[in-house]
Amino acid sequence: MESVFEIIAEPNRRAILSLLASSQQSVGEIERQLQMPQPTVSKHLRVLREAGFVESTVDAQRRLYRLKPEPLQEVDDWLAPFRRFWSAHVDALERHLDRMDEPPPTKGKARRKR
Amino acid sequence: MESVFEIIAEPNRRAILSLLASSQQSVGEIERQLQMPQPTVSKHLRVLREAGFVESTVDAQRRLYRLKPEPLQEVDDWLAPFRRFWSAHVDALERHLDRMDEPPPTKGKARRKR
DNA sequence: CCCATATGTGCCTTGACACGTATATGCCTA
DNA sequence: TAGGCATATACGTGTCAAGGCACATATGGG
Repeated sequence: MESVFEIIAEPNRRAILSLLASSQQSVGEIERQLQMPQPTVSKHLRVLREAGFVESTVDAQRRLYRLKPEPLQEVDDWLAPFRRFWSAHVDALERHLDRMDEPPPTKGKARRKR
Repeated sequence: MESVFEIIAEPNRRAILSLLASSQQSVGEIERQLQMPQPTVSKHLRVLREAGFVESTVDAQRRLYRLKPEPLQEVDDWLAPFRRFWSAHVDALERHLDRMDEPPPTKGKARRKR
């Protein structure tokens, strides 16, 4: 369970993250909105917390969980090399087709044009 | 193994996809570059193929695998609601806007807090 | 045909993880 | 301080997927 990809592979965890994308929520609110047992919610929140996806603050007996974006940003970064495959830019597509038979995987950084 | 997220949760599969992002490869080339046993490569390719991540063409005894972007685009779409959490960073924002060719009615960037 | 090369598949074992149930911990109010 | 609500955790269980190994299949060349 090290990688961020394994974390978001779980449907319930993705549902929790989507919920928290709109606003912070308490455990009970998550439990009610997603209709899953409270221990399940707590366990998934623990995983998400230890992986840095969420953080919590104490509000009396409640704990309010809110999103932390860094791990998801990591996923976003991993997607970067693939985006040119569905980019609307025709020249980007042509650039892709150009490289289809070039063996050496150039390890260049992301360059911005424009 | 239905969802695209479970597919890319596997490190070897992500490695294969990254390889194919640069250019199409035969099974043997993947095996050699990633240093994993051939049955492992074939099994992962089968999973990727059935999930629509790759497709193959026959070249004599070889099979050339190439990327199909749709499932990864699905991941990209899922990330959309979260991007506003890190789009405040200017450089990331610019990189992000770089791919914003399609005009969804939200013209300006929303930087609201809840 | 026989064989080497290239790739796919079946079986088995192992380990990880998600879930349910029960229980523990902590805080608030009367 | 008792009792109840909110959340966390421990334990046992079942499922499922990844890896190793052997083998099957297909192609091409001598």
